Amino acid sequence: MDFIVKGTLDAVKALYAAELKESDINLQETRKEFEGEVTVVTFPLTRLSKKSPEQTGSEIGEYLVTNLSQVSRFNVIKGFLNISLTDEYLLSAFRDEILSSSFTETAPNGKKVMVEYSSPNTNKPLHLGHIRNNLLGYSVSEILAASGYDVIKANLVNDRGIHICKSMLAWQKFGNGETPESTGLKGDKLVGNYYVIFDKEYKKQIDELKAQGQTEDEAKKNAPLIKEAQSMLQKWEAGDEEVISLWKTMNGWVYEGFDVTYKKLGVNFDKFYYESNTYLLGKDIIDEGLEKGVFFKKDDNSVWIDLTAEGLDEKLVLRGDGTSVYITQDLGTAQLKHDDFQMDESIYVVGNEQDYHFKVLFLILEKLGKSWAKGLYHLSYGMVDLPSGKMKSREGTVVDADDLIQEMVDTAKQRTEELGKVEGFSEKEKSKLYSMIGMGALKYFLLKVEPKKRLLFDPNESIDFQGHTGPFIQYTHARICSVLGKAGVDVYEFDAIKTFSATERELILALSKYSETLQAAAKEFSPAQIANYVYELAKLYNKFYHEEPILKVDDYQLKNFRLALSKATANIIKQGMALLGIEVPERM
RNA sequence: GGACUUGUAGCUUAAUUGGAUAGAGCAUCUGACUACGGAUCAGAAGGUUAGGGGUUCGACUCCCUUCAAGUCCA
Repeated sequence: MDFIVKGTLDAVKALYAAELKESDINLQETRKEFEGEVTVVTFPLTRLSKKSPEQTGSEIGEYLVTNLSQVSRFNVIKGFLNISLTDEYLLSAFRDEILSSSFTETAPNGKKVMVEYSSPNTNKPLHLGHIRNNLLGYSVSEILAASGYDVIKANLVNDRGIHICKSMLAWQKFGNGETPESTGLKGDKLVGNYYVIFDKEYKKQIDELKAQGQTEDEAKKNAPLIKEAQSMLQKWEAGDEEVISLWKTMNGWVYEGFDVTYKKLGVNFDKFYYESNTYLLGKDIIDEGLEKGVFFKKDDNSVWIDLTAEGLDEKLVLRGDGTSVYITQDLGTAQLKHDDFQMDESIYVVGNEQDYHFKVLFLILEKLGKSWAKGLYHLSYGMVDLPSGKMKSREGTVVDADDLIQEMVDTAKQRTEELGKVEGFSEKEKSKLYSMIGMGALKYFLLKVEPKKRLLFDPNESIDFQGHTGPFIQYTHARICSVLGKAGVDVYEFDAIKTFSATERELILALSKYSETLQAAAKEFSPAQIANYVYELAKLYNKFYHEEPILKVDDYQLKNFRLALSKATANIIKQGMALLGIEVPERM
């Protein structure tokens, strides 16, 4: 609706001799109870007109009607100027823009962005929290790509450290040579089991030591198992052949397992980084910071940065013994990523428990004078909690990713069979459909909520397939495909159509908002905006479908017009859902 | 101790970034041409936007404060 903004700017200039910026014009959708499509909020303009809101609105309205061919009428209620667009304009927008094949395409904007997401630990299987992360990261990547960016999807795998050694040690001690092949278990599940076993045995030892009179803290430090794990980590760092070989084997199992889950989730990556390669990075940045005077040394030789001026604390960036902390390697990795790709922006999809960490990380890079630091962004999302509280791998209170996916697919199967909708489907088509619907329900459920909100998931309450859901939108698409198939035409002629119903008008208007919605979602890294838009569109189509006959109308041109509306809607639904990583079926 | 985030109908959530009578879905109740696909549509009911104060033409949105939930920093 650029022309309304421009027209209003011209009106203000002509009537009140004032120069405003585009951002000063407050446009919104006209509420359903009033006539019109677009509304200009004129309260802020009364300052320039020195007249009442009503009078100001009328004057601008008059100006727009006489000067813009797209505007037919207006009405003013308080400080709201409601503008009606002409049928001719809407029709031409529909015909020339919405129906053109380039409508959903965006020209490249010449910018490169990296989206880092998933970033799993290789000592346990993925759970519901990881699913949220993966879906978010994937969807944001798709949204950015669709809005013109060159996107690099990156995965920084946490493949080393004490937690990995715990699984390795437990397997060595209690594993009896078990492998994914010998047990039939997925590799990540097998390794995860040993992580749990370690914890159990470790706790036993702690209890024994406490029984012998040690305090909790002492016992935690002195338990033989933890000491063994620590020495294993040292051996790993020293490059001990036997340890490295075991590490490679077990990580290999985990990767095979992850691949299966990633495939089911439909996510993928262009670039993998491994912490085993990056954990030593960052020390030269420490030197750089000391030279520039950004960091300072304390008496014990540890290196710090003072962020109290920014309202934060003093932050340790290197230990006194010269070993790294998390932020050390993250500084190094950020530099490495930038050296590799020279991207303009870099998005980290990481849970909100690390808000502080990223605030500090970005601030440090800025203080170091990195020109690219302003392009860094932490896409922070809320934790997924269960009714019982937080998910904890070690305690087995997690919703396993593979189990949940399977459940969703099973439910989809059951629902579909109950409705008797799969006559004439081959077995292969059926299983494809069930996973499409099951995953559609799950993905939509997780993505329709703003990322930063925390998510409460009750495993006992199944995810809906009706109402504001993925399957509702998928159903709408299938329904449209059915109509289009029966029509038996693929070129739609409707030149004689000059007007249309209120619902058809709403539908055209909704379709026309696709690209502005996409840009807004890209700007705010928010799949939820796409999800809500596609839902509104599908809802509107169903209303239209019930109100207006399509195939049953005799008028050839009217039928074609409605078919074209249907076709365009199906197209946008498909595109929009693809941005969420959700496929839509032609029959269901 | 300090900092950050969240709080909207019984439940899940939206509100064009300060705009009109806070909009949907689930669940509940009522209805839809003998269904162009009923996983749909139309309608009813459900709200002191956690509480209190302030800023202004106007506040779910901004400021102060209290409460609740969660997280982080050494």
